[in-house]
Amino acid sequence: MDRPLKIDELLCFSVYSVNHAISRLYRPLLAPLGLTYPQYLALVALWDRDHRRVSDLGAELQLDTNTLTPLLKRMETAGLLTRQRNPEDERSLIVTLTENGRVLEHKATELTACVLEAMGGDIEELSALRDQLHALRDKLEQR
Amino acid sequence: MDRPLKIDELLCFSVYSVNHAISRLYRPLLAPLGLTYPQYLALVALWDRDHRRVSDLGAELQLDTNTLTPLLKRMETAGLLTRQRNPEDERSLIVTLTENGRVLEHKATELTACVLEAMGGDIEELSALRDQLHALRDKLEQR
DNA sequence: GGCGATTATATCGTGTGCGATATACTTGGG
DNA sequence: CCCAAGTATATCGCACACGATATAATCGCC
Repeated sequence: MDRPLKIDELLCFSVYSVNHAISRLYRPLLAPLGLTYPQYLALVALWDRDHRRVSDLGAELQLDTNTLTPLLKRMETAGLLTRQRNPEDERSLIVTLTENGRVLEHKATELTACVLEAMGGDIEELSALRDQLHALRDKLEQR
Repeated sequence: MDRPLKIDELLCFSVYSVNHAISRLYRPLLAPLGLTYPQYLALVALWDRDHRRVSDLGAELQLDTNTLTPLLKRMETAGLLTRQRNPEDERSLIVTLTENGRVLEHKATELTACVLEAMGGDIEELSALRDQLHALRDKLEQR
């Protein structure tokens, strides 16, 4: 079967499309908190573990400094975190959440519930989907 | 279980992350054709059906004119398509592929094979994943 | 037939992503 | 101890996304 694929048959488009749909779902929920969707993802990572280098965060989020530096600067300006050079190695920059940044975690829990509901609420099914996507990501990265 | 979620437990992050991984996979494959990843997706849609309005294309790609207009202008400049006002309704703009734009379809078939291989090559599995993502997108859109 | 409402596309501003390059700091070999 | 190689972050330019707004054409109601 070598006929050309229609766009809805491409897995890559369904991922692309769902990603935008999710982003559009989060946008109005995050707006009251003054956050963009990528900023929210960075916060989730920092809530779990902060006081670490930009490159550590970048490895987790799969983003390089050309994306992270301006994003983190905006979050610093918004008072969510601080950026300080590591005294032991002045090349690296340590990102630490402020009280303001930490407090948002509580507000975000209700947000998670809202998103879960929008996705259909079947946790088993959504977890399975997540695991398949992780497996795919690993396959794509190991190249 | 109300403990805060880690980033790798969020379905939204796995979608976000796979989307970027796919984009990074396509980038070097599309570069020789002079295409970006979103431009490629627009082309796939146009190969299936061109000579149609911008808003039609936008409905399929889930993109509004604020994204599509500049994207299509770049593709017009690259000689892949033409943009002409509809004589029957001068508000609407008809997008038509040029010979150049149409020819790329052949080159893209080998690209699809390459992507399929990078994703593990199990068509059944990948199709199932695609269908789950479509179902999720529909759920998110119907809100 | 004229004019307000609607529709289709365009423009503007902001915030990502990312390749390419620059800058600042550290390390290691002589 | 010095300097070349390596490392961490920053900057620049371009191409998306998208909310908000603008512009141009058509429709519909009187």
